[in-house]
Amino acid sequence: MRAVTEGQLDSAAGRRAPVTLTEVAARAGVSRATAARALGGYGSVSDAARALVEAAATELKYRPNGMARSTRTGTTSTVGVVVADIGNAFFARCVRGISDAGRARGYGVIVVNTDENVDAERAAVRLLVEHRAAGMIVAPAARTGGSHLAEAQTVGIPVVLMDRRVRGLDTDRVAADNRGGAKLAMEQLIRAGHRRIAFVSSAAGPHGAPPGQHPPVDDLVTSGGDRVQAYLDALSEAAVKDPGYYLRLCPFGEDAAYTATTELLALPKPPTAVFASDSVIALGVLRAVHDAGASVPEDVSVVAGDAPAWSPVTTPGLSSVDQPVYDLGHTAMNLLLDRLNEPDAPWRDVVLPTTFLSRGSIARRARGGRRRLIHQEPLTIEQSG
Amino acid sequence: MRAVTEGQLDSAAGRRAPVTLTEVAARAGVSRATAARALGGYGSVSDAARALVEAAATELKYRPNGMARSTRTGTTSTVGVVVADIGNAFFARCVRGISDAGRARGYGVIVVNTDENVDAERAAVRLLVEHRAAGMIVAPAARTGGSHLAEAQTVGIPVVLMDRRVRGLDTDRVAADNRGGAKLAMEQLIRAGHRRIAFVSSAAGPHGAPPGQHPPVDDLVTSGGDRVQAYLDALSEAAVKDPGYYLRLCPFGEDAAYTATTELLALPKPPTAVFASDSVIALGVLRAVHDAGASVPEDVSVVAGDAPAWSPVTTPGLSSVDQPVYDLGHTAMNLLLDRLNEPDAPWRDVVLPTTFLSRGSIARRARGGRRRLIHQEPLTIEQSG
DNA sequence: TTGTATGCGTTATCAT
DNA sequence: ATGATAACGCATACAA
Repeated sequence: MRAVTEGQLDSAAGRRAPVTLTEVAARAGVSRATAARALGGYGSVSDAARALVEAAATELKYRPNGMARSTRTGTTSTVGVVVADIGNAFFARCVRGISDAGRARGYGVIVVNTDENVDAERAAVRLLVEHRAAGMIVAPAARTGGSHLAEAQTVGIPVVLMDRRVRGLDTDRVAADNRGGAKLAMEQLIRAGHRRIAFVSSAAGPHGAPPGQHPPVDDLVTSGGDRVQAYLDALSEAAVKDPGYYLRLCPFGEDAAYTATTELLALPKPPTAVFASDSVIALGVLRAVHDAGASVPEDVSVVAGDAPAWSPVTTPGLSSVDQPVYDLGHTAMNLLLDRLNEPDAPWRDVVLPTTFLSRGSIARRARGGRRRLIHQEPLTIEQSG
Repeated sequence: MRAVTEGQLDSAAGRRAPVTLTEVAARAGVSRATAARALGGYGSVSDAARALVEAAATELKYRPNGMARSTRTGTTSTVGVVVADIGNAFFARCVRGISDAGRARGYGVIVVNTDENVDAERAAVRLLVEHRAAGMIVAPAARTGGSHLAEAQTVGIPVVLMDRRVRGLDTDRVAADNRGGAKLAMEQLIRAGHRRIAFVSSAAGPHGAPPGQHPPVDDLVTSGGDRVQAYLDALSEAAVKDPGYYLRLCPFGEDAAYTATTELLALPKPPTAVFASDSVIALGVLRAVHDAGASVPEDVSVVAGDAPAWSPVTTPGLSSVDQPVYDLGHTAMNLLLDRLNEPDAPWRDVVLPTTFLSRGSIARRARGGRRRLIHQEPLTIEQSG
């Protein structure tokens, strides 16, 4: 049991095959069964035998083969996480919540990207099924066509939907109150006198939708669709004619949002406010506004449907709907692990409240066309449902 | 082969046990061996038999059991990724690069968080060893004490270090040219007349280091340590006396950076510029500057050692060292997979170039104490070695 | 308490 | 080309 030399770690020792339970048993002079019991902590083992086995195990640096164990038990203690883009701060933070909740209960996380592509999602689910993941948490890429998810469930791998919904699929689910949050944001804008309010979202899939057309809101990825719905409802309620006029559903990514916003600002009657569906969109919107030589909020007010970490450091601060992103993941994992314990419990649909963080990016819009800043105070908070 | 009803997916079908190869063979009326050959694409199988087997497989929705396969083959096609915080945009983007590179070559990714905690890292590595991961990519939490990593290598699981280094450990490695990037940033500041330049970093571990003391730079997590080194070197070269005076090594997280910056600004002779080691730090720095009633860059210039996605939307834009973050992960995965193919190839140490993105957050500092803005132009780029 | 023996689902070898 | 059979490492029912 010599200490590892600090100067040079013992990686020159060469590759040796992993130690197996059989070797440990042999070293300890007991049978495999006894060794297994001693290390697995089940059945009954004499203290003497246990000591021998444990000594042998540590001495040989025994590491149980999780794969072999899983073959035998039929399941693993890893859960799959299927998201559109782990590089996106939103999902990254979700995954952190998932990971933390999982670790606390002894589960690891295997992450798969779909890039908002349903085929990739199918492949991801297949991969996870083949891995015999204990369950999976999915932010589905599409509102429909969830047969692969249903299939996973039928082979005993429970699915929890996160942030989004799939039509006709019975699962546990967790999402933020996107509709309520968007409603709060719209109320702020309308109360501040805005009527020409644009909405930029990438919820429409990689190809976007032609501007000016009423899109099939019900088919949008849920989190985005809910926000769009709240947006349209709010406009209708404010008696705005042609509520879809300033709605832009563009492909995913910051650049598409940039383009859409640039076009919006070039309109004969440009919007006086822009609602960015999420923070990636917001980045594109803000860049576009800036590059168009306009400023926030004097020329155009901006709100975001998700509060990025950087919302305090823009000038002015970005007013946004704050979702409990970490909790989204945390809750998803807990829903999943609960389901593993009680496979037949009724489905649960958890909606986490959102808050509206009012910073400086909304200007009051006077009827006569003059504009005045509101919210000089650093931060106000309102909470949804 | 009925189509799944759109209205209600077939999850009410109940849980059935996963189909095994044996069942497929039986259904096809052949032996397990033949079925295995047909599905596995090896050996020789008659076209007739292959057709039968494939039909049976699709009909029964056969999904090979990856665990069983792994016990047999001794390895998996998943690689472990060990990072401090998957919720951090930097690591999230790394992981995206890793994931993409892996998928292209048929490998999945299992992510484990360490929270910058070495014990958690040890546990993570143990987990991955037990899972018989094909390899692992690690952004180590500490500069020393990498025996667990050496151990993984000796049981045949290659390790690739990403972004950081571990003393005395032979591995493949990839990192950005942090020293070169930091040097560029310092040159900008010094050329602009700054001498009282602070450096805020969380590289010192969870407890931070007392301010004003020369810390053991060599023990810092490498990426941070390299930047500190470049910082100190640049100050010395500019003949600044007591180069460590404005160096702050604080605990991890935005809040600690906020506190450290607040204290710096309250100094009798506050710094005229602050170098934020990474973008989380930068967030804290910018908030602190703002809350102190100061403005960037008139009162204090700010640069960051890593260019966040939001660097264009602060006012002014945040000048920062741009690292090829995605490529860091992409390269790490490719190094790992290459190593799997050629276990005895010489170690590779890849250093990716960094660039300096000069936006508006640096002000020229006249000798007499007057200040003038530079860089009215939107963006200039310089590249490191 | 301990050991023997068998099974998990796959891969792979060996005759046939 | 195919089938019988062993092996992977671990878990466990059953016998001792």
